[in-house]
Amino acid sequence: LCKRLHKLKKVTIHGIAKTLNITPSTVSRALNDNPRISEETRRLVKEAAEKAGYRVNGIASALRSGRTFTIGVIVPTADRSFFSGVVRGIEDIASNASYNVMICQSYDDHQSELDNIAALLRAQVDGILMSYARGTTTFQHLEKLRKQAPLVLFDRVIFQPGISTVRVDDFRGGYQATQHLIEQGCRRIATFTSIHRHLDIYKERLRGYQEALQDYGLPPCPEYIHYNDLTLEGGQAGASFLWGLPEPPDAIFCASDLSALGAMRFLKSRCIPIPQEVALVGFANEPFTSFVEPALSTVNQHPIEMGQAATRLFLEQIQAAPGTFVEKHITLSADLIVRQSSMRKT
Amino acid sequence: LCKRLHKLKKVTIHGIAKTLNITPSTVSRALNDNPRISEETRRLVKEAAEKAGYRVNGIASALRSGRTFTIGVIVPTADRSFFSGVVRGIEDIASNASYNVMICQSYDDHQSELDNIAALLRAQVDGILMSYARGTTTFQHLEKLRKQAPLVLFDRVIFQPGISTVRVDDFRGGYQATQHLIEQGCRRIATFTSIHRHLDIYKERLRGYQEALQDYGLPPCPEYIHYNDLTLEGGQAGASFLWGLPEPPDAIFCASDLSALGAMRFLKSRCIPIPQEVALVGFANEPFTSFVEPALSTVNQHPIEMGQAATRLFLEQIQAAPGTFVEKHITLSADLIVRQSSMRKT
DNA sequence: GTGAAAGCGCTAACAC
DNA sequence: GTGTTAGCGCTTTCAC
Repeated sequence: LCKRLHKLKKVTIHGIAKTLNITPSTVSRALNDNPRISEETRRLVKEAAEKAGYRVNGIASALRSGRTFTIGVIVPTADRSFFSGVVRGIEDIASNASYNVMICQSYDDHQSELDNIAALLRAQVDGILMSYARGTTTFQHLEKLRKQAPLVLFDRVIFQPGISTVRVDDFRGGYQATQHLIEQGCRRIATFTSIHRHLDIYKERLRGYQEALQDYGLPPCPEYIHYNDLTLEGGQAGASFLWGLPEPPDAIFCASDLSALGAMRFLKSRCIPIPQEVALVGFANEPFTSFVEPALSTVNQHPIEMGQAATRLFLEQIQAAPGTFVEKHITLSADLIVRQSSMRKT
Repeated sequence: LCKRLHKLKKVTIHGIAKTLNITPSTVSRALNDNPRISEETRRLVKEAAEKAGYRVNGIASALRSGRTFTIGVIVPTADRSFFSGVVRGIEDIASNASYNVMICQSYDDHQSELDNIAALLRAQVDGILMSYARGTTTFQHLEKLRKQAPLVLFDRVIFQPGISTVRVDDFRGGYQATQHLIEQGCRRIATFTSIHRHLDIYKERLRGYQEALQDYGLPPCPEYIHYNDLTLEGGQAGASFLWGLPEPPDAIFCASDLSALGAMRFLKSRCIPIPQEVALVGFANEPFTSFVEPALSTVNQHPIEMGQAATRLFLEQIQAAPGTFVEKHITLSADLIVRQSSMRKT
């Protein structure tokens, strides 16, 4: 009954070497397309390997060569459209360079982030691409990390020597969104921004909002800046607050799509027509933004390009001379997508 | 300029052994909490390791011990609420058993699935949990795979000796949804099901629908069964087709939330009130189902529990005697969530 | 163009 | 309780 089916044959280069009466070194070279191997031997070896069902033991080769051909990726969560897009971009470039990708999620928790980093280092990944957790407010661990493995930060980045970054131009995103609302005739423009004030991405979106108002000569109104957690509930609460003001806004630039949806709900419950009375713009281009009614204007952050760029930076880093740090900073454009929720003019 | 900062100290058990004037084996044992090590030595070793910033080289230990403490996971896509829930469940149980999780996405493509499997095997994962790609229609590769590593299938499963599975009771899900619609007074109930007819999950949901109709004495109507790709567009097209019939339905059980949303759009565009004229039920409990208006009734597939169960099955398998195959099949209940889109009675 | 030999860092069987 | 020894499977000098 209990036949030892478990311990499979286990084909190694030794075995293949034996069948062909050559040495393991030759087999290894042939399989790795070492130029010093004759066409004939290469063919023979590859044939034999194929027939025997040989599959290189990545662990062994990694131990010996010091390279695992694996990239570690840490994202807050993989089920947000933005981050899953980034991952897609990473996988795209990585697999073309024959790298594997190991995805970890921090769930926006700092301790998880530390655990993930430790796990990836234990696995000896060749580099780490990450967007740090919301719960992360100090950055010594990244300073340490960058000395242990090539590190590229994306979206949520800090600027430190030796760390390359890719981010989107959140400032311009915020600016464009606000400018668009102004151009649609809105004059009392509110904004939702994050209570997690340490995150640059939100600071920048807010700054874009403020600068657009200023450029168009609209007076800033502190009460129109609502700090919330940018969830659906946060957006509802924010709208509820704004409509408790003596003079409610005629537009909201929401630093997240979900909070925009929350605002939309509140407005619908009050039968306030969108965009006629209030125009809305979200941020991130989550899929649901095109499903809701009215379809939500939002800002595209080009996640796939971001993942691709981050991976290319990693590849540049490891191809650089040992000891050299390639430090580059890329800013992608953020593009406004105009949909019904903000179209007051036709 | 080009200081060789790259080649970090590299702390190994050898180094620690030297500082303490003991052997690497002792260090290894101390770090792994081997009971034969004295409290004193253990403390000393751990202190020294901590101070030196030692971190075990997972690759080396994996090569020697034959265990990587890594579980490979293959999902069609990580950005669907259902699959990300499953992954969460997997990570939960896995990390408690000090396993790492390596997530791969097949993007529903068969070749990607094969590539992912190869990559995971190369990485010598201790087991693989997967939901196969929509593009997968033959299963020899799984038959082969299960001989190379413990394999647990979830959601999209096949039944083959030696492969454990976890799925949700799609039949009951379909049955309950349909039954609920009947009880709400609907009599002409249509359904959307997948054009990918080889997938059991959809077959079962359809079967549940059919059996409920039969049990309540409602005549089956072939035209009310609409095969589409279950996307938003598919749902719109499906509804469009149904409302071209001489007698349109008064309810639709949609085998996916997105297709239900498509139907909702169509109905709204025709100003057909939901649920008064037409009741809708979706499937999967995607987050947006609670956002849309009216909120969409749907079926909860308990993704987290599914991931947990799959991981537990994997753990059971590897704790079993070598050569023994633990083959278990778990079916989780699918629970109807009733929301406004199907509430015709109060 | 191929072989011989060493060793990546760790663990585990066997001594004592 | 600790040391000794061997080797996981592979790559990579260094020979010739």
